[in-house]
Amino acid sequence: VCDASRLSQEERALVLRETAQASVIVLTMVYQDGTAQLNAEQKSCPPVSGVLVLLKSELDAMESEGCSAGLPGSEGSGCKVIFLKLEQRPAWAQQGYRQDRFSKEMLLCILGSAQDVICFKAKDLLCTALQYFGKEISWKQVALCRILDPQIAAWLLDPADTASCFWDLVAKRCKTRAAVKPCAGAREFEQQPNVSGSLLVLYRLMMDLRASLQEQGLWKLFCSVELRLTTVLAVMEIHRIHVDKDALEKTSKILGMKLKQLEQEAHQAAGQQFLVSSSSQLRVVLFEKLRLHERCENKKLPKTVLRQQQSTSEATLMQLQDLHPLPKIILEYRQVHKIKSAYVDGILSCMISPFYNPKWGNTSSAVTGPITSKKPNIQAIPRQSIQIIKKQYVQGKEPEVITIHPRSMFISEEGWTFLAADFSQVELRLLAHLSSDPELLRVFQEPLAAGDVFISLASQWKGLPEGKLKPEDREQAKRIVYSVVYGAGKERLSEILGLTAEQAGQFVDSFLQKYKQVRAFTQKTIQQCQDQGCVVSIMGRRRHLPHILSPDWTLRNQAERQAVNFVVQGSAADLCKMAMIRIFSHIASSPTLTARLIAQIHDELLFEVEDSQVEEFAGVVQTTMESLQHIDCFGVHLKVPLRVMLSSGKSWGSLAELARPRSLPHRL
DNA sequence: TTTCAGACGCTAGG
DNA sequence: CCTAGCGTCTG
Repeated sequence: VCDASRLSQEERALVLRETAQASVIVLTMVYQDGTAQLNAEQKSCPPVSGVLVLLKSELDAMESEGCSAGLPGSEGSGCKVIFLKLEQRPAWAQQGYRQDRFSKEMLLCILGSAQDVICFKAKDLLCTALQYFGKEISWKQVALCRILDPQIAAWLLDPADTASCFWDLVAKRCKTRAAVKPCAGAREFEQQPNVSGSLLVLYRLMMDLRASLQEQGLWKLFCSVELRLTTVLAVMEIHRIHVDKDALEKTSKILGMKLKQLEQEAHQAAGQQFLVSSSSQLRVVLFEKLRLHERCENKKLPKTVLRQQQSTSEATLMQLQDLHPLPKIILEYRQVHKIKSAYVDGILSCMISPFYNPKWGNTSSAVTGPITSKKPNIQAIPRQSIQIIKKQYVQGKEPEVITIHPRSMFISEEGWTFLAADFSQVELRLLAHLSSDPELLRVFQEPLAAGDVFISLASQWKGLPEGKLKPEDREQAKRIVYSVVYGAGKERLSEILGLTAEQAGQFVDSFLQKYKQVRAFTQKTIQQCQDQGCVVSIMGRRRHLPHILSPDWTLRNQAERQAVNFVVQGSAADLCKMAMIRIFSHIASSPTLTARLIAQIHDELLFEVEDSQVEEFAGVVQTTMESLQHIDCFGVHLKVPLRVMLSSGKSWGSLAELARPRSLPHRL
C-alpha cells in the first residue's frame, strides 16, 4: 500500500494517469479507528480517515476464473493500492492543501467518469466524498458515476436475506472463495490487517455476483436502476432541509401540556390512576374494571395477534366510545402522543446544528423494493394537521384552538420553493394494467379521467350517478380497493372499515364481482408463484416466496397475499425509482437547472426549486414522470396513462396545487 | 437490586 | 401487505 501523501509530484501525475486508464477500481473507506467499510457491521460510524484505492490495469480472465493462486497478499501484475487521506479540516486550517488537493483530484477522477468502480456500501462513500468536496465541486460532476455495490447486488438476487456484512456475503456468494482463502474462517480472515487483500476479495465477490445477476437476467435492472439510484440517494442525503426549530420546540411544549391534561381526564374517567400510554394497563381498566366488552356482545372486538388478549387498538376504542368517555380520551391521547414523540421530539433529536438541518438516511434494502427513510422517517410524517384545544385557566379567557401540522415545520430556503409531484393512484393504475380488467381500465382511459378516480369507481361499482354519491362512498371504495391491492382479508378490512367481517366480505365480493379480472389476476399471480417459486415486478424485480407451497394454511395464505402485494407495490416502487433517476439525470445534464430532490414519500417526490425555475422545472417533472407509461428498455407499456399532480409552496405543510400546463393535455 | 435487550402493542405513511 | 419508530413489559 502506498500512501499518496508520500508521493512526489511526478508520481502523483502518474497515478492519476493510471487511474484514468485502469480497467477496474476497487474502493473502501477507512475509518479513524482503523476499521474499514468491509469490517463487521458497525453501529456507530466513526470518523473517516481516508479511502483505499485498488487500481487494476488489466482484466485477466484467468484470475476471475479462480485459476491463479491469488493469495490475498500477493497481488498479481497490474495492481496498485493507494491510500488517500481524507480529513475534514476547519476552513481556516487548509494549509496542507497540496495533499488535500490531490485526494480531491483523485476522487474526482474516479467518481467523475463513467468507468466501473466497485465499493461495498457505495452510498456511504459517495456521501463522504460529496461532503469532502464541499462547495468546490458540484454534485453534478459525479452524477454519472457507476459504483457497483455487492450489497445491492446480493439484495437484488434475494431481497429476503437481510443486509449481511461483507464477510457473510463473501461466504455466501463467492464461488471462487476456496481459491481466496482455503480454510480460514471468516472471522480469522477479517482480523487480518491486510486490507488490500480484502479489496481483491471484494473484486472477486462483485464479479461472482455479476455472473449470478447476468444468469438470472437481473443485470440490466441492477445497472440501470439500482446502481444509478445510489447516486441519486447520496445526493439527496447530502442536502439538508430547513426546519423551524423554534416552532418545533413550541409545539413540543404545547403537546406536552395537552398530554398532561388528557392524562388527568383519563384518570378521572377511569376512576383510578394508571399509565395511559400502557396498553396492558388500559386493558385492565377497560375490560376488568369497567367490563365494557360485556356491553357490546353483538360486536366482535379484535384480539391481539400473539397473545389473543383483548386488544386496545383504535378499532376497539372506536366501537367502545359510545359506552364510556374513556375510549375517546385515550384515542386523542394516543394521537397527540404519537405526534409529539415521533414527529416533534423525534425530529428535534435528529437535528444536528443548533439552527437547523435534519439529515435523512436512506437504504435501498427492503423486501418489496421501495426506498425507505430513517432518522427521521420523513415518509410517515402525518399528512393532515390536528386541532388542539388548549384550556385556559386564566379567568375570562376563551379556550384557544391551535392547529398543529408537523409537515409545515419543513420550510424551503430563502429564494427557493418546494415542489411536490405525486403519482396519482399508481397502485390502482397498475392493478388495472396488470389485471387488464376492462371496467377498471375504462375508469382511467376515459377522457373524464380528469375527475376523481375513486368517485367514478364508487359510482360505477354502486351503479349511482356521481352526483348522488356521499363522501363515505368514496372513502369506502378507496379502502376496499387498497385492501384488495394490499391483499388484506375481510377480517382486516372489517377492522379498518369498522364493520362486521360479513359486511366487509360482502363489499369485497361485490367489488370482485364487478371487476372480475382482478380476481383472475390474483389467481394468476399465485399460480405463477407456485410454478416458479417467485413473483416478478413490472421491471423484473423478483421476490422468492418459499412458503407458497407450504402445507401450513396460515403460512401459505400469507405467502399468497405477499405475492399479490409484491407485484403491485413492487411495480409501483419500480416506477418511482425510475422517475427519480430520470429527473435526476435531467437536472444533472442541464447547465442551468438547480433543483434538488429532497424526499421521496412513496409515490410522491419532493423537490426544492429556485423560485425562478419552478414553472420550467414543473414541466420537466410532469413530462418525465408521465412518460414512464412506456419504458422501452424494460418492455414496459402500461395500458393506462400515468397522471402526476403538482403542488408547490414555501412550506411542506402548505402546498397549493399547481395548474396543469397547457402543453400537457389530460390525455394523449 | 438495577440495567438493558428483545418481544409485543400501537400507529404514522403508502 | 410492508415501512419506521415510540412506548411498555419481561426476563
